[in-house]
Amino acid sequence: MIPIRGFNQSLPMMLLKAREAAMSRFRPMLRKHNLTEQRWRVIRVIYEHNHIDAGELAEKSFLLSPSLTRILRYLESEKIVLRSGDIKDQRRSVFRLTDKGKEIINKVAPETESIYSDIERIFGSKEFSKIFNLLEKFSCKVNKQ
Amino acid sequence: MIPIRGFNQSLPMMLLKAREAAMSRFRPMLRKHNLTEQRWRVIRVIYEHNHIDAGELAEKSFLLSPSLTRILRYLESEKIVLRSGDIKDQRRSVFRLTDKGKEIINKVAPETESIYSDIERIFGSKEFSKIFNLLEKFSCKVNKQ
DNA sequence: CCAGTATACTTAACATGTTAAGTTATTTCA
DNA sequence: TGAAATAACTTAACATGTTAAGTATACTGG
Repeated sequence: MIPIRGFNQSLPMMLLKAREAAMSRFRPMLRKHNLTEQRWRVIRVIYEHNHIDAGELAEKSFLLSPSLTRILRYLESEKIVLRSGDIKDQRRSVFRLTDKGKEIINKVAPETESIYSDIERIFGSKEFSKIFNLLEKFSCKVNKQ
Repeated sequence: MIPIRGFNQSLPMMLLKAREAAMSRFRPMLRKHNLTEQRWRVIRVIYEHNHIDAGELAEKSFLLSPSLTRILRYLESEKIVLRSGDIKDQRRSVFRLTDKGKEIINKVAPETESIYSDIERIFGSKEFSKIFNLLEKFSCKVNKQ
């Protein structure tokens, strides 16, 4: 009967729970706008960059390319983003927001900010920045390669 | 042109990255044993409890019941877990590990502990317990209801 | 005792996660 | 220059996440 580290002592589990605690506050709102967390990430990143190719988009939105392919297909079909080919490198696709995409930003961004503020207030902004810095260090150090 | 909180300042993103940094160290090992992260969570929880019903299993393994249903179907088909009905309440199913399931524990648990120790050493055990405590607080406070 | 409600799953449907393999366009370098 | 290696996706296949609806059993109040 091997003793196993209990789940309450597993850091990956704690990270999952913390993330779920936060995301459960965003999801219902996003859902009202027909957005998933991932779709919203993609829209945000395109907005921040104005135009961006799929590779960089995957990196910045922290999505694997097969997921991104599907999400972009959806966002294109809904005319939220526009795809155009890169002239210099025909392998690349470049994406930008349509007017509809920009409208979504205008509607959704304030709501996410408000929820974000709630979380910061509930947890305490001092603790908030502490956990933030620790998480950053953790990602840097623990990441392989 | 609304200014949006950058991704580098988004706590949910930081939590995701930190978790990914950790999990990328476990996944290749689990894969060699034909396990996913979630299958391993389920096996661990059943082991800890000896026998457990699906409801409690979902809670402890932090899986939604539709996912759990599918995972248990797989683990049953591989004869890693055994399902039996609860006599007092015919709605419930009770699960326990088979000998094959226990063998998996014996093989995999030491490997996960070793990876876990690596992470703790790389990050520093002092920082480790700090982040741990902060995450716990965060989950408690931010969780709705 | 029984109609109404609640509980414990299971199914369904769609979206994303994960790995491997495929396709087309660019680079590299012999 | 042209075959081989790379790069930038896309497809495929299977697993899980997420919400809503379905099914069977247990409970509860009148």
